[in-house]
Amino acid sequence: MKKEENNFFERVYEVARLIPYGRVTSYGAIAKYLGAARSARMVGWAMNASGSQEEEVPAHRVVNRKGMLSGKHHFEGTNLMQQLLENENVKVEDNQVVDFENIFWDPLKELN
DNA sequence: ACCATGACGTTTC
DNA sequence: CGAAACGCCATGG
Repeated sequence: MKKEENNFFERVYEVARLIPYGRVTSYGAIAKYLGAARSARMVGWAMNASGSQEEEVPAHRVVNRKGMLSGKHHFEGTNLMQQLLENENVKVEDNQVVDFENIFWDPLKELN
């Protein structure tokens, strides 16, 4: 693919893998944690490449700031992302995470 | 080098 | 309160 995108990309993957079970986070939170708060889009871009990674990345645990499954269309099925979340006790309705604020996992605060 | 796109976020109307 | 516009940054054509 590219050259040394591993640095930024791998950072995103690392944080994504650190997301606890039944918890979700937002792209902006990860971006800010990485010091690229203005590059929330890049986080999503990295997730797109997550499939290239050998290690599995729980991208389904990463949603936008509204808790909406904006990236569900990028998964295999149309409801695979929701299935995975529901499998982790995360309720999803209308492509939106229920009690998002309650299950929101902030790396800046929780992980620190 | 310029234009177009995107798994986002914030501000404005 | 809801929708639209703008801003940011990286990748691709």
